[in-house]
Amino acid sequence: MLSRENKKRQTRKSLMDAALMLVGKGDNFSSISLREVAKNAGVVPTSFYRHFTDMEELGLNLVDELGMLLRKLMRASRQHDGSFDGFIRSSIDVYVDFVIKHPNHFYFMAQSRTGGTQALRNALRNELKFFANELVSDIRQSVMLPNVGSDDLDMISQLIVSTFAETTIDILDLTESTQDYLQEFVDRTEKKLRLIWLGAEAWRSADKVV
Amino acid sequence: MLSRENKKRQTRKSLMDAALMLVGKGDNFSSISLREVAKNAGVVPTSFYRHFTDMEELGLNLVDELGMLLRKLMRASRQHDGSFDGFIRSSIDVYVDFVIKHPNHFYFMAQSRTGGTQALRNALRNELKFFANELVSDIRQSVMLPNVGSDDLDMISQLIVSTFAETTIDILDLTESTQDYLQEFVDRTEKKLRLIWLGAEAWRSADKVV
DNA sequence: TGTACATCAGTGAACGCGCGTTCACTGATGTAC
DNA sequence: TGTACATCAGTGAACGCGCGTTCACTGATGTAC
Repeated sequence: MLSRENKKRQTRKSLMDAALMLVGKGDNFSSISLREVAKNAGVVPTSFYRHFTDMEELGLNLVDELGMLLRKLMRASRQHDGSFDGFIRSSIDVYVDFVIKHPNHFYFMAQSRTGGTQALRNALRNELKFFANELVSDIRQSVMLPNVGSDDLDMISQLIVSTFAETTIDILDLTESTQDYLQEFVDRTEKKLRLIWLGAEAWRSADKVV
Repeated sequence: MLSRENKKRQTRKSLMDAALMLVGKGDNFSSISLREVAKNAGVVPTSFYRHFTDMEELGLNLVDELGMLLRKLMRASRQHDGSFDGFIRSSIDVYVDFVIKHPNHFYFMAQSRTGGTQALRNALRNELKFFANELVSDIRQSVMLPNVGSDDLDMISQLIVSTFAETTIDILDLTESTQDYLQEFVDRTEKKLRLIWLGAEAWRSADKVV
């Protein structure tokens, strides 16, 4: 027998999973109804209110869940061989694997980052900002780019993170296609990141601050 | 007196404008109702069907309209001073001006590119691909990057275009904020593009094809 | 130019449906003694 | 351990509302002669 508290947590999870499932099915989060979510969670619509005040609050909780996934992703990305080329290649592979393994969360991220409510957009922006900051300290620790100032390192990390973020919807769409264009796409993304890295190595800021 | 045909075209425009207005107001295109669009266009809901079979078809027509805007944008971007630094700076300024001048179209682009139906996403992908191809021939004509092969020039143009596309929702959100973080953001975007350009100049493909 | 008819963009009533939200409720789980 | 009461996650009926879509219509514009 589950405790009351555990059962509640479980229902809450079912509601969030139901919403994600509908997003993965092709619906836009912003047009998913509370009733549909409740139905797919196997619960009566009024139960929804025991867990969230409305769909936006559920969405913000999905952002938190996504944040935890991104932290796991970060940890996985760090297991590379030290060279930057190896870093790039393995980062992309890890990212693609992650997106494919959690398609619903990443559909949600891709669509809500530009199409969610103001609050959702901001929450997702913060997650990606956090991610970029982690990347900054990774690069610092690796002693790569020793001549780049803090502000510029921020800028470079943001560029890298947003280049990854950009690929998300393409990865998901390519996964659904029958043909295997995905490998081609991954190779091209690798080139883009190598090019950015070349730029970063050549970079000298006008107003350098270390 | 307007001809019947002209009146029809005008109503059609009203419907598309009403949808865009609702998008600009903060609604997601995917959750806007046909009835709301008709109401805002000053027309009875059933009239909608004289022009579009459903909201998706209206959306696809908005993509076409956006495509025309992007072509105007491209023409405007070409009026630069020849140096690449000048090109970058003026491109960004022109882009920002354009987004601010047509916020509703660009909200629509930003949100539907990742959150629209499959058909809408594909239509928008094609518009951006076209844009990137135009950029390729601009770079070719300018005789910049003479050592970069065709495939790689495609890749570089895509990277540049998607870096612009990424900025869209931020430009729009920053425009709505009272404080002026926009200039800061534009400066940072300029740096990102200069860095990409440095990378492009340093780029040597493993499998170069000219 | 005038008349008679055809076209068709826009109308308005009607439909069944799913929506978000309210409310009083039930009955299993938790707590106090 | 057993009993009596409190808590509260989930229920089910009900509400008014906006939805997409159908249908027969109207009346101004267009066309043929």
